Order: sequence, then C-alpha cells, then structure tokens
Amino acid sequence: MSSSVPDRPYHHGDLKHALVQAGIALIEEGGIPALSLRALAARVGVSHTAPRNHFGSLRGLLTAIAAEGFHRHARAMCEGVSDQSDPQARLMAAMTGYVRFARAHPALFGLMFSSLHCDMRDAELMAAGRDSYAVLSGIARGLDWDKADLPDGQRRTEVMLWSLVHGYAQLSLAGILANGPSGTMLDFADIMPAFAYRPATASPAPGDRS
Amino acid sequence: MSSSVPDRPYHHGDLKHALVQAGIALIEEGGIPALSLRALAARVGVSHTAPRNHFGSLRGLLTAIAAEGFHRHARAMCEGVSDQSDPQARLMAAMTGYVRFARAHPALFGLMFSSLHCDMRDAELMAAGRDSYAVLSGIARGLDWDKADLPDGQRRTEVMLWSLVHGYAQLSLAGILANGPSGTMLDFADIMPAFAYRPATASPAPGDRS
DNA sequence: ATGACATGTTGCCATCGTAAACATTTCACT
DNA sequence: AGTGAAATGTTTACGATGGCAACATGTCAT
Repeated sequence: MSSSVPDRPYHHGDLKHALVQAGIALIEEGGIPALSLRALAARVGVSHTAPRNHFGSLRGLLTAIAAEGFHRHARAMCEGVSDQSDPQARLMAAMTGYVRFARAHPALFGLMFSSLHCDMRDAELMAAGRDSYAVLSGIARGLDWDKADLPDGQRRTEVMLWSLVHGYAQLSLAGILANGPSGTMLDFADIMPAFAYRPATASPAPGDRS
Repeated sequence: MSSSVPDRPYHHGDLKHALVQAGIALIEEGGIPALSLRALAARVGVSHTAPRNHFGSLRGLLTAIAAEGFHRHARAMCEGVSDQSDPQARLMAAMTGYVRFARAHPALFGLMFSSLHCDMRDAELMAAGRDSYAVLSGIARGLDWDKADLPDGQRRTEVMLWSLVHGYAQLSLAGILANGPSGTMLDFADIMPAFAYRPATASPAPGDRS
C-alpha cells in the first residue's frame, strides 16, 4: 500500500463478506448450480482458491450463504407484522412474508433447507435458523387450537404452523401445486385454517395482552 | 444371443430398468451426490455413456428415478390405509405412511421434490406425482373443516393436508425440528390437527357415507 | 438380404472442487 | 523498531464428472 489509492491491493479487505454477497447474486441469477467457486472468485476478482481460506470448502460457503438467507428470511417475515395489532392479522402477515420470500428467492430458500448443500450443524446456520424460527414462534404464542393445551403445546403450535407454511412454500416452488384442473394455484390464504385464530376454546389466558 | 446363457451380450437387454434400480440403490447408500453417471454405469457393468442413450442426461436419469420414487411413495401411503375403515384412521395412516417413506428414503424423497435435479415438467414424473397425490386426495374426500365449503373446497383440503405433512417431513429431514429444549422431536401425530376430523361444523352433507 | 435404427463403446474435452507449495500482508510480542 | 507467526491470496496440479463425437455392434422392418 504505497499509494493512497489502492489500485488492487493484495488483500481484498472484506473478502468473506463480498463472497457471500456475490454468491447470493450468482444464486439468484442462475440457481445453485450457477454458484461455482471458480465463477464466484472470478466475479469478485480473486483467484479461485481464495474462498477456501474463509469457508474451507464449497459446502462451507453455501452454509454461510444459507445463514445469511435465514437472516433475510426473518426480516421478510417481520415485514408487515409490526403494522398489525390483531393476532390473527400478525400471524397471517408472517405466513405471507414466509411464502413471499420463498417465491422471491426460490434458490436461496431451497438452499437454506437443503442438508445436501449445507452443514446443518454449523453453529452460525443453526443460530440464524433459530432467529428465523423465533419470529414465527413469538407470533404463534397464545394461539389456541385443539392441541395447544397438551404437553409441549406451544411447540406443537409452532411446528404445526411452520410445517404448514413451509410445505406450501416447497410444493409451490416445486411447481406441483399448479396441477389443478383450472390451472390456477391456490393461494396460501386459501388453505390457512381459521381454527388457529380462536382464542378461547379451553381456558383463556388471563394476561393475554400482546 | 447365440448361446442359451448370455455371457455378456453386447446389448444389456433391460438396461433402462436396471439403471433406475441401481441408481436408487446408489442414492440410498450415499445420497444424491453418490449417483454419478460413471459410478452407476460401472455398477451395472456398462460404459459411462450408455445411460445417455436412455435418459439423455443425468437430469433425465434423476427424473426417471424420481418418478419411480413417486410410485413407491404412493405405495407407502396406501400401506395400512386399506386396513382402516374409519376416515380419521385412514387419513392418519396415509399421513404416517408419507412421513415414514420420507424418513426411510430421505435422499429419494428429497429428489422427488427437487426441481434442481429433476425436470418437473416431464410427463412420466408428473403422472407419477399425480398418482401419489390421488391417494391423499381420495382419502381426504369428504373431510370437513372451516374452508371445506368454500369454492374449490376439496382441493383446499388436499393442498392443506399435503402442505402440512410435506412440510413436516421436509423440516424433519433437514434436522431442523430437533431444536427443542428437550432435544426430542415432536412426532407428526403431535401436530396433526384434530379439526380435520370433525365431520359436521357447517352444514352436514346428507349423503356423507364413506 | 439389406439398410435404418437402436444400443453400447472408446476417446476426448471443459469444468469443477480440492490440495500443496509459494507469495504477500498483517499483527502480536518483545 | 524488529521479528516471527499467522492470516490472506496466488499458482500449479490432480482426479473426477458430464457431455459430445466417432465408431462398433446388434436388431428389426422391409
């Protein structure tokens, strides 16, 4: 670094972050297969083995990208939720955000849940996933349905809602839901059970003020 | 075919079928990455370009395997269903079969819904998928819930149930559902809503005899 | 019989991920 | 300040993969 303007410094400076960003861009453009270490390195302007210093392997890079995906995913779910005060509307807003993100970023969304590409036991990825899960979990708190009062009731609610919206998103992305005779695809709102909204089937929580 | 015992005929005889079977075996052993055209060809005892004559490309082979997967998937769902006469038990049996198949054949199951590996617009694959869908569809017929009487009610029921069980299976396979504080994972029965079993919430169908 | 077609093989190429050896920069410690 | 270890990038090379072209062999309709 002899001149004040670094023409092409030997060290990139923030390569790790740049690789994740460019990697996401590549994935959005051409899907997961479009993301090769060599293409990515060329795009950022480094040698094709430079990513190895930061991620160890392609799998490590994909794992890091998936973690970033979960962060964006959580943000997408939160969008619109804070505007609503009604628990029903908040839940629906989160669900809608979930599906909207999946449709807007299909390859990234697929990567996030692909144990084929990611190391699901990676600490960062798990933390990011938990953050995303926490959004849905918080919104689902207090919702009542026929299994809410059983042991692990809160967790049952979370897993049930997550399974429902995740399954819809996956099937929708796979292009399988468009098999209807009319050719139209049901929206998520069309299959979202209303039962989850009933706030008082068993015993209403006294201090339930969100 | 000059001798009654074909030592190693130039033509395999039923290579297409053999490739699918061996391909599934490879996938079950080492996951999708374990299935390379070369490894598969070596396993069957042909040159590495022989599969090309039958499937065109690796993608075509994977698509054919996925179609076979859907056939087995449909069979797994049917298992246990015919024993039951109660609609609730029949539905639960199909759902259980769905999850059981996914857990017993995780890689194959993942392949079946991966537009990354398969050509989802392939005629055979779509037909196989429809057959599998028809199993669930038939069992879901007549079930009542809060959206069963709206337009496209039957299809809403199918898609809702499919999304729920498929999402659970996918999340379960991804190893994401084991994040509970107790470390235990909720079974599908723990999150299966009972509401779908109530046969008369709105207006009971007169001829509802399954 | 014979020519078209299906089926299978050999050889080759571009691309990829990974690894080792080396170069350059940064940084902690004295 | 000086120095060695660590971090960060590069170069070169290797093995594996999917796809393609050219060719070989068997099958089948006419």
